[in-house]
Amino acid sequence: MDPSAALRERGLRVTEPRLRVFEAVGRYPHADADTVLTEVRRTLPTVSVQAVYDVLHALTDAGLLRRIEPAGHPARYERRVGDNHHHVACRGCGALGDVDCAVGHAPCLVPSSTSGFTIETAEVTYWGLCPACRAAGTT
Amino acid sequence: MDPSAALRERGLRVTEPRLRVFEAVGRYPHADADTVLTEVRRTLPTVSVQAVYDVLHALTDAGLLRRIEPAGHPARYERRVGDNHHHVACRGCGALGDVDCAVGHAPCLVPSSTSGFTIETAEVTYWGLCPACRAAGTT
DNA sequence: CACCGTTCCTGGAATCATTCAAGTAAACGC
DNA sequence: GCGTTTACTTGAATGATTCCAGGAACGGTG
Repeated sequence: MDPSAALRERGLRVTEPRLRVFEAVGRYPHADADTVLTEVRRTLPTVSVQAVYDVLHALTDAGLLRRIEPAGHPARYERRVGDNHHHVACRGCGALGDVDCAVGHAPCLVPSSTSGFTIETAEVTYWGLCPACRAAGTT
Repeated sequence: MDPSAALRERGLRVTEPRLRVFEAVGRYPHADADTVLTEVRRTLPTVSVQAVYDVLHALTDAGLLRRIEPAGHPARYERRVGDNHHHVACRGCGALGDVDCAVGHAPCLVPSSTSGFTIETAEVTYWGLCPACRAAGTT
């Protein structure tokens, strides 16, 4: 999908920073704001911190990016949207991996009592160790 | 369970701040650090911010409290530990509710591919609206 | 029950990710 | 091209949490 077209499609103006941010997240899946900033500045050294945060929000609101916030770590962004997949987070280094949900509507995702809340989405985060941290013995 | 005994049991010294913090979390389930601080200061006006954070960490490490970090909100603490229950978070106000897991080991909680990660726990967060926010029309 | 090492608490400052504010600049439709 | 709208820039602020150094309390021991 053409990034420019994707932006226009959602009524977003096509700007250099937006294209670069979108592309950077594509190249670095699960990148945090700082990684995106650094990456974008490689080819567009003048972008401001706020521009990046701004763009990330705009793209997230437009449904082009998905925001992930693992407890205790800065927010990450990914381009894989629209499918029902979840994440594994490493207790050691915070690395993130994708996990496809084997069963779309597992029993556990239809809670028994909801305390009166209207439920819209279920979000699953698995916690464990990535191969690198396991090898390093980070128990 | 006697709080003092619980503390001693885990090799923690019994101090006034610890008892008050523990008790405050019991009275305000899903309280954040600030709420605990305010509440403890009602009866112990001199406690410092750091003492509260310190105690919350110590109790969490000792397994007496569980720390919950809903995306976009300060960390919360609860005394209900050891059982496999999850949470509903309100998109509007951030209120939290408990959700018992209908099926302890649902298929969805045993992911198909794990990107090489060793998985230890699965954490489920439901997002929706609490009764109050629904009534207020916070769409 | 006084002693002492360990553990804890206090006050103040620092950190990190993120956001706010105000002005300037660039994108799109005509 | 021209104006309106939206986006970006610079600079500073915010909020949750943590670091640091010194002083105080706990509680096992003699």
